[in-house]
Amino acid sequence: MASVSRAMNGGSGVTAETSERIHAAASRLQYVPHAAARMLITRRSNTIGALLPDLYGEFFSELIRGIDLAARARGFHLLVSSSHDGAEEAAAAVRSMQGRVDGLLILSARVDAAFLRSNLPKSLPVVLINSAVNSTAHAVLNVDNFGGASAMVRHLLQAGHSSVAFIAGPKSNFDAQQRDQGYRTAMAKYAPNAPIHIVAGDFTEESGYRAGRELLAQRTRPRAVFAANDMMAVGCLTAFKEAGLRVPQDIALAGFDDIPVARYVTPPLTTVRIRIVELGRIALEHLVAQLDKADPAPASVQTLGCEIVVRDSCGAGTA
Amino acid sequence: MASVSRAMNGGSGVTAETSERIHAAASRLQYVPHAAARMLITRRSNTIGALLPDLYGEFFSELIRGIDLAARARGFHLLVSSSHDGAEEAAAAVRSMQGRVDGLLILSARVDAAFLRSNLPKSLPVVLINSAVNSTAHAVLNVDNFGGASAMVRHLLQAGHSSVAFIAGPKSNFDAQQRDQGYRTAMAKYAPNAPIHIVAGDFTEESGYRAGRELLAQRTRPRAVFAANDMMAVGCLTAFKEAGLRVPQDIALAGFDDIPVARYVTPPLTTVRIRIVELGRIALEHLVAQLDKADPAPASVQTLGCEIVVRDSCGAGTA
DNA sequence: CTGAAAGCGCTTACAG
DNA sequence: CTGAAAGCGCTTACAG
Repeated sequence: MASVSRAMNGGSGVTAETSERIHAAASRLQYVPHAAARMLITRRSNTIGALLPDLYGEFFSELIRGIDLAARARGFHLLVSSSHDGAEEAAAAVRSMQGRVDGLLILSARVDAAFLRSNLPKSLPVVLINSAVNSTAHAVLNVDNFGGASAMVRHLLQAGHSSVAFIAGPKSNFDAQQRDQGYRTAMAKYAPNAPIHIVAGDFTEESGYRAGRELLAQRTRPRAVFAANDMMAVGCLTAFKEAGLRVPQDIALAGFDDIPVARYVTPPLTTVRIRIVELGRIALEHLVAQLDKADPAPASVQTLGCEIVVRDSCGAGTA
Repeated sequence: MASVSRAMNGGSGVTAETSERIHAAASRLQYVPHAAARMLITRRSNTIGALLPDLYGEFFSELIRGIDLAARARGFHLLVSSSHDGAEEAAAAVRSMQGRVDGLLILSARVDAAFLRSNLPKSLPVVLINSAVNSTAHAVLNVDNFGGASAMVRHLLQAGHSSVAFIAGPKSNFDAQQRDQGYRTAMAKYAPNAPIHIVAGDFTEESGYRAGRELLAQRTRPRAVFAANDMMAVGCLTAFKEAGLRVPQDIALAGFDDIPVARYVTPPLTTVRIRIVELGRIALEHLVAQLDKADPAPASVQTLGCEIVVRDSCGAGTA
């Protein structure tokens, strides 16, 4: 009967007494309205989908935690979908989420403007995280990779390290590209006479190790090394230690992300902190804001700032 | 029309040609069957719910990754719900998942037999992970905490460390209790004359640090320390280093879990490895197996084995 | 305030 | 093989 529905959904249009009786009966019978039927009629699932490239590693773990906390606070369920090897797999995931979610949070290198156009119904609100997509149709939330990287280079230079080498991330990765730009720009600005010195990497610890060995094999060794993420810095550190170098006395080292492990290596790693939990929270709140208003969301681009965390690995050790 | 439904769902009872036409039209129109309507009529959501205490830390991150990979492989969506401060919050989460999921994976200290009885409809398949619940009504998947802990104690003793102290986990935690039992039992068996030496901890790094300091302040210092998880071992290691002790020369140290950070500390940590991804995968597959058969699942208890990983921190360094 | 009725978009016997 | 019809369990105008 209709009154049951009214009572269960806040009770406007029902006597307080009726509402009470209904709630009493409901809890006695452990009655819970059938979610699917409600979704069908209201066209709302109260569920947010999160599309991630992988769940592996501390970055994603923290991100999803931030999303989850914010979703719970706002009464939304969280449907996760990760581990997409390729674009078709991501497309299938997006398709299969249709009708199950009210909006989508997407963090994926596979997802570009064309992907969105052909796989997303115009009506589904989306927030892209760390995306190069510059569409006017979608909200984008980025990390200030450029600013964080240049600030770190500047810090290293001002700490007295006259030359700074950079271990780059994957060429196709948007974050990696921006960090690379930050390095180049800051070098040009603050150490115009020092060489741009870049070795390749792919964000894995293993590639950081190889990069470290490569740096040591070259004729001129830099005074400081800035890895485009912490995992590569950790790998590089291993290479330096194996070679008998002391960090930071012989060579300084810095990373990017401030994942938990950065604090545990010896020496603890100077790095650029991303407030990952907050990144997730803000992304979710942007998305929820879109759901509440009917008009098509004004495509906004927000950038979350980073901060430098100074630890022992760069020789200016405070923390 | 009915043929559309038949074609979209595998095509039995439709001409190949009809089916083809329908699929062509569907993909041209980007048609996707409405999930809610299908859920309503089929009583299947093809979604698994995962109830976790938190998403924080490497253990949960790996666990959820294992669940996700297995769910994807079997065509299930994954709805996560975590960060429950108390039993009521967990109860609300379970209730709100009703009708949205076909089954539930639960890892939570708050969830005991009474909780399950009053919050779960008998018809909802459940697999409990690392749970003390010994109900005959639910499948349980545990880690061999007892076996892993006793094996580690035995290893330390046989490596020549005549006395082994234990840093315990939270008293109310099931895993912690079993690891404690493993320590006591192995000590009684392999070193009947050595004292049982236990200091309190709560699985946090901070508590491990405090436990380390406490151990050093006592009159007799053990030859080896076994922490009930890796994070406490990491904290304890910090305390030892601060006190100028060399690990493993002055004192050996071991942990439990083999979270990634265990490899990154100096010296790398000897520990008991749980294959966390596999734990998640197996749990999901148990659950899916229950969904497929109509009869109420035979309550099974499966235990996943652990293995010892020897690294430098215990002085028998191989890896 | 309350209940009868329609309808959300599917799937599945049922009849043709 | 194919389509018309009923029904899954809700919510929401609509009438009383």
